Amino acid sequence: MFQCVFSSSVLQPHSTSCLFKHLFYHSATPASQKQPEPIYSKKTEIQRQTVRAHSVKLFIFSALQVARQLLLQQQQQQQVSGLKSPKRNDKQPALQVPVSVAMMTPQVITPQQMQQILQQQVLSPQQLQVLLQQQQALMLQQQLQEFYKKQQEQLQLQLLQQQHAGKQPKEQQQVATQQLAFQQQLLQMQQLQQQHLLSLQRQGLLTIQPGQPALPLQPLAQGMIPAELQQLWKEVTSAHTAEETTGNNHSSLDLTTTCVSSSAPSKTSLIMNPHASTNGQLSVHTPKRESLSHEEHSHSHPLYGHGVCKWPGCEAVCEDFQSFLKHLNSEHALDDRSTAQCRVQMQVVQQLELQLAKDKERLQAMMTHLHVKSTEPKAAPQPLNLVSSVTLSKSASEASPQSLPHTPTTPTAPITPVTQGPSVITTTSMHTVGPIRRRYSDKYNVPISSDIAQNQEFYKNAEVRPPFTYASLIRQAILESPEKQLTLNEIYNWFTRMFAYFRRNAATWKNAVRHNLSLHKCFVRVENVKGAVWTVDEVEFQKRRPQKISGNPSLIKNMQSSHAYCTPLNAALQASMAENSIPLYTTASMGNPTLGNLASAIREELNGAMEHTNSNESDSSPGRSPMQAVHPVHVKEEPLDPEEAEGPLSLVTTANHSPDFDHDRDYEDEPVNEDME
DNA sequence: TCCTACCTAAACAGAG
DNA sequence: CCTCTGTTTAGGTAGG
Repeated sequence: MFQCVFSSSVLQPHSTSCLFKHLFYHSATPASQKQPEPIYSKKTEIQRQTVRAHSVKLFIFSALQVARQLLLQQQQQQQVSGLKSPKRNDKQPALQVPVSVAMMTPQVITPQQMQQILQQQVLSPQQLQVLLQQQQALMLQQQLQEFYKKQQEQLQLQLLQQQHAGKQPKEQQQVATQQLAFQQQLLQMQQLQQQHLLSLQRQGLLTIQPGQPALPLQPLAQGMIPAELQQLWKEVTSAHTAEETTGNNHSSLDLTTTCVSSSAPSKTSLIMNPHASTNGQLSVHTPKRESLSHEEHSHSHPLYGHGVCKWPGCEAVCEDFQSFLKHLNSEHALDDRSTAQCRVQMQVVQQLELQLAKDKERLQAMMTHLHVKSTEPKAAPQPLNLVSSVTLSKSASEASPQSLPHTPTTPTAPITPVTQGPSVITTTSMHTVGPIRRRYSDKYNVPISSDIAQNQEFYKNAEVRPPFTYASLIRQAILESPEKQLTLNEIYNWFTRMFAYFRRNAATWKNAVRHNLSLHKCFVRVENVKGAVWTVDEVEFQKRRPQKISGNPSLIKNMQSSHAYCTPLNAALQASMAENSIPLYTTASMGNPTLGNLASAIREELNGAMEHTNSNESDSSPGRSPMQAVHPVHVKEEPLDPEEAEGPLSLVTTANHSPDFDHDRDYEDEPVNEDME
């Protein structure tokens, strides 16, 4: 008889009353209560919203049917009582007062009022019919359109949000704010929906008892619904599938059909429903859902946007969604390359998640730490001691290390409870002290700045040797300075400030620093009024170690011509991509300069995926974590525990605030190797 | 095996 | 005399 169009429903009410009950169930019962899965997802929320919107539409539709039945009853009674009705085609615009009032007032007439009018027989059946239809139009235009509009807005927002969610990490903040806004909007929408249902109830549409017997409805040949309304009804009735037309009471409920044509309802039903399945099968999806999904695909496919394929490194132009699909299936089919790229993307996502977790933990630790710290009395401030301010945020000091504002509280040891002394971390790092043979600066002009920026907390707190040569570090220190020049002591300070590793064995590494400064031509000593400062001759630095990257001359050119300092990560990524004959990632997908170790992860992954072995990456293995790749120092002698490498904060934050770390002198002239064995 | 890059150690010198 | 700074040499490791 009646097929419920809800995708989740298999109930087939045998009458309008049953349908009412059924519809009421769908309308009044939150979809979430009917769905067993407790997990909240945006996808299911979209579906819920769609279903609920549809249910409301159907409910209005059904309520109007009841009103029509009342009208027909009245009509029949009038005909039986011999009351002559005027011409049926008479659609005189001059309506009576109640109609005008109804037209002028934004409020629709409640069924109670309507019935009252009917009972009082103030109007002729034709007028009543016109009135009813206009009421329908009003109601639909005011409620459905508004509701639908908002629904679509919300869905758009959802899709937009979903689209952004899969994008670049540097948009994470935007996404977060969008999520917030979206959730607020979602709440508003849910409230709106509830208000809508409530208003329907107040208007009496929901108070109509569905238990009353279904009355046979006579098709109405006259009284065309306005075009606008028809369009709305199309949306509403298109939910019905063509299968409905096979029902034996098909014409009783299909208002659109009866309004358009009383003779061939099934045909018009097909006409009115362009989404009706051609094979006669029941479509479990509402057309709105289908169009939505199509829209969803065409507008917010994660791999398609602005007419461009967003497959990493592709950027192929696709005029429409169909061509994009073709392109996707042809160019990005399941092959080695796609698999490798997919794995890279997985690494990216994993890394982002990892980073997010780390940052969350870091934030929590910071907040906890600062909260306690604020109540802790401070003593012995040393505002001029740069080195003692290692606990400061490096982001500030990095941009302008010498203009770093020092609060009186910073030099003191953090209040974070020191659960474990330095010995804990040195049990590992002690064994790591020694010659370092693999450094990322040895290849590709590695992302030293981004790596340091990314892992600054790690380097600051963990006694892990940075995977860079002394020359690279010295250069980095100098370039980070505002005037691109540093005295030797300032270089020392940078080392100790940035790296916990260089807070011991000072004589050793300082000697190395001096040695490097003197040895390499790229470091230029400039006599100053106060003494001498060291600068970097970038040309000499690039010349110093010609990049030997096989297989891609353009890359070599790129590496040597580009400013490695500005785009180290890009260089590393480009090197990786070029080495593996993989198109470069788009600037959007690789533009985040903070993902220092991501480059290593990608390179590593690609090396593994493409089986392009590089001798410098001999320790690469599929199972290795990116962080380990960033710190290969420990690989040979004693590999870091992955957890320690991945989550340095929890372990490290507390481990390196040894009492002798607050003053320069404490680690400057520390006896070498006294604790090495 | 050789070369190169890098690290470490150390000697040395000059300035403050 | 000591420390800091800067230079130079030597020995070693590791990778290409």
